[in-house]
Amino acid sequence: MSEQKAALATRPEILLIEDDPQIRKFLRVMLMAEDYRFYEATAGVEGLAQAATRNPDLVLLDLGLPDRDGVELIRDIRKWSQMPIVVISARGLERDKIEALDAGADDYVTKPFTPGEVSARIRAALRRAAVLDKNEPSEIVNFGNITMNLAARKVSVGGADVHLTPNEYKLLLVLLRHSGKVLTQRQLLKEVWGPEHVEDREYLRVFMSQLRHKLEADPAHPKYLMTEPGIGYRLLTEP
Amino acid sequence: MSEQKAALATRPEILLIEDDPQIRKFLRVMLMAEDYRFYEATAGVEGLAQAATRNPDLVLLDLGLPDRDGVELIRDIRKWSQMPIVVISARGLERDKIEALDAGADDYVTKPFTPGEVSARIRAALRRAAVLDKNEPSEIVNFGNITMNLAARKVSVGGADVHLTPNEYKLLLVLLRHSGKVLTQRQLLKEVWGPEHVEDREYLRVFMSQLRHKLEADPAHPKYLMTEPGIGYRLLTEP
DNA sequence: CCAAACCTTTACGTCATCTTTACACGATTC
DNA sequence: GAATCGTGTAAAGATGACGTAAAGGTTTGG
Repeated sequence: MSEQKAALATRPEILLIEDDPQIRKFLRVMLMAEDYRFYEATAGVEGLAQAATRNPDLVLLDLGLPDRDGVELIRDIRKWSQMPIVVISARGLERDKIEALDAGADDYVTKPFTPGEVSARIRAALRRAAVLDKNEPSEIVNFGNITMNLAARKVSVGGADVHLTPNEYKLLLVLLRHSGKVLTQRQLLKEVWGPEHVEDREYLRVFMSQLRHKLEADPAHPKYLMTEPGIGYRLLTEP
Repeated sequence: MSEQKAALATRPEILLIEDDPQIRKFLRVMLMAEDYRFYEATAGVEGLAQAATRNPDLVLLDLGLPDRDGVELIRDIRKWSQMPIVVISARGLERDKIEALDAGADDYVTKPFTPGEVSARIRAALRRAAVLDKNEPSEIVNFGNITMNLAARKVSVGGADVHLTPNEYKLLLVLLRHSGKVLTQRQLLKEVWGPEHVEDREYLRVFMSQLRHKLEADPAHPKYLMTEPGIGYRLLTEP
């Protein structure tokens, strides 16, 4: 996919954004041991500039920067790039973690951490990015008696065409792209309605209900569109 | 991998922090017999300095130091490193054990102990650390006939899907992330229910019971979800 | 400019999960 | 052995989440 370099074929390039000299040194040793190419930034603005100009394969970002909010920086990068961002943070608070991940970070490591742990996360993020770049979703998907023609944007149940509204279709598509996986309500809301509506959980209730009535034989006892109470929803494409 | 030494491939390096000359000698003999490389510190400050500069594979720490800050020392190390810390304690009081484990110790041995016992704990801790460093947070974990698919947030026993409620899953996940290690009740409560519920130990009883009934073949005689009376719980992923 | 389609919002019955309590049991202490 | 403590289990009650229908609002297209 486009600007992404062949992250795993050659030596991946990593941008390290970290202000604390000691931790920077620690991470530098780790990156060298793993044979990555990398360059460093010690502040947010500099980091953003480097990310934009040098287009690294991955960004390793410490949230506790002095000059600007790390989460803000993630959002800035996400405006124009999907490059993997692995976050390092002193604080392990759930709130911070969720904020960073919602902003678009790929993974989150809290101090204290081992070099092995950080490098494992980096490898995993690079691998995911490489897979994403290769995978094109197939044009026609079947599950049960439901057929989705992605190219034509058409859905049918047992051969009969079913009309889905734009948001209904979008929601189903997001679920399909991650079929089998639980998607949190926030993830779904962000994908379908945009980041400004991640709190509006009623939307999901209403639209999941509508989808079930259009797709499921017995909407009250769904076979495909499953609820994960307290978490979110998942699409089962095989019994 | 990284600066972490290949703890099991070569001879692991151990830092021994112990003030009592007699016990020091005893442990020294044990370490030599087991063919570890090691160096010694006789006080807390010295121990911390050595841990920082020489980066051992494991710290063997006597809590009864003269500067009397063993637990404090554990906390200091944990600020920047996950290196395994095995604690030796003269007093077998539960309070002391819990305090040390809460501070981040990996295991504890109480006097009187045999050389075999101590070296077994050391071996176990080193093995866990090696596994942690190698394993990228893998998406699928197996132990016994239990399978956890972390990406999909799915658990199955002997191939059959098992439904876990949000808190049940969270609890199991925390145990898994530290599998083999004793986790104190406070640690578990803090991770799953938040810091404001570290005293509500009934939650753990109820939820551990529920988990066992869903995962164990014989809930009354668990093979994986083990109780550590007076301390907490631990998840065994290997017999 | 109207009508249709769609989205947003509200209300309410139902259900899953969490919380709390009570009690049985084994281990430990006195 | 009696009393105490920590634990395991079941079950009741409280809480909050979910599913659904239906009533405005807004956008779109003719």
